[in-house]
Amino acid sequence: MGTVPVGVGGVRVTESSSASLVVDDGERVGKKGGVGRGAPEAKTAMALKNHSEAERRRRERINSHLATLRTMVPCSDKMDKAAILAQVINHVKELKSKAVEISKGYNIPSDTDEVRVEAEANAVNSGSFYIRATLCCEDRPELFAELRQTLDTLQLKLIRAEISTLSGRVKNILIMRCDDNANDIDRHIYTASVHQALKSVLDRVNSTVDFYPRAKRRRISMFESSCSSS
Amino acid sequence: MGTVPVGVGGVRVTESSSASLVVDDGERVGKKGGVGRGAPEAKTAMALKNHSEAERRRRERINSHLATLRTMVPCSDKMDKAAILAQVINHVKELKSKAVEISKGYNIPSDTDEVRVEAEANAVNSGSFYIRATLCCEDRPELFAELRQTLDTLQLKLIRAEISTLSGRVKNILIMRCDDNANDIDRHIYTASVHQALKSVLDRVNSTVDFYPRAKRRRISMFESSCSSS
DNA sequence: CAGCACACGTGAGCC
DNA sequence: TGGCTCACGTGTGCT
Repeated sequence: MGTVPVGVGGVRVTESSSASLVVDDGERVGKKGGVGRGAPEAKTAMALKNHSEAERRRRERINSHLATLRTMVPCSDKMDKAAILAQVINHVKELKSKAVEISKGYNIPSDTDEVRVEAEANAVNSGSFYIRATLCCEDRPELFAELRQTLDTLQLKLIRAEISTLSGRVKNILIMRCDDNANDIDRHIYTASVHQALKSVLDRVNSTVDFYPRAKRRRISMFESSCSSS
Repeated sequence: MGTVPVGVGGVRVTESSSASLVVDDGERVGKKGGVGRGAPEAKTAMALKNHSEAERRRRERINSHLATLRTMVPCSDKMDKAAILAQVINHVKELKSKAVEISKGYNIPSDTDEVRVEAEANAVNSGSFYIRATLCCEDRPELFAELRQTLDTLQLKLIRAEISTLSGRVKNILIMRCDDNANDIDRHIYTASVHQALKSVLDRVNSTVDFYPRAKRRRISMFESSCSSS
């Protein structure tokens, strides 16, 4: 047969506007019964078949992903599609909130880049003072060496470093001492240049990180659900 | 053919294969114009209309959840449905692996209940020995008091407790001393009774936890993706 | 049979 | 043009 077995398929009319019911410009109606010029019919029939098969594959892709999600999310046996998706949404939210909760109190690298430099409040009032710097970015093996080198050229002595990594991200917290004779203004200038230096380190990381598989310049935070479209 | 440009609303005619185009066994064709035995036609028409509207609502539910997911997952603008779902799957996996990664080294309460009791290996070879007990379950305000009371009746002295909570779950790690004169057999018996006592505490928690909103006796682990069907 | 959920084939529109 | 996605209305089966 031409097309599908078409159960009840026949003509369907949804009530509505008006007219148009009878239009049929004659040629399209051919179907298999008609003779007409044989070629085009077979073609459109094939096209239609391809179409429905493609659509079928598409549906299978979507449904297989849905099936996967069903297994990943709190046991949802016999839930309809919408319920599964709702459950997935809640699950993702819960995972995120757990992540942020765990991170409280620990210095866990976040998913957003961060450069922070601050002069320590309790700096001794002598020729030297302390700076606390934070750099959070994609992890790279040579990053810490590069960081030390950068700080060396700024004549900063690394006192203590707290480094944590998570899923390819790294967060460095660096306590450093500057031994220059420095008045208040110098300290601000110093702080600013340290900030700038770290920012350029970050930029270098972000310009080369594309060579690595997990390259995602802009990633969504575990904590935020912002989605900058544009 | 009939299918005028008509956006969505208007008359829709699905070309049928053979037959049915012209068949119309009279009664079925009625439309609104027909008189005949008016009732059944209008009824099925209404049913059909309801059906398609319900289906539309269903689609809207699913699609709105999909839209929500799109905003929660790493920026997926202009991805098709299947791609969004695939992305969600990866995102959930990543969140889970991050969670398990973070938890390494810390005593974070897991999503599965746990009772563990062990005699400390480095127990002094005297009349007293140490027991390390772990209880992980849903959190309840009075849990710790109840725990202490339970241990008191077992004549266990609490030496140290490490308690961590996360998203309504709690994990207690208790180091306790038993001052009874005890040979090896007594220790095993003791350990077993402590285990049993803690299990009954857990059972009590699980039997009353339903009064609390976040009651979920069986929850899927952040770490495991097992889904016991049945 | 109403109500619901799903799979299907198809028309429209977009590269 | 053909391949693709999406929304739609509908057939079907389950409760």
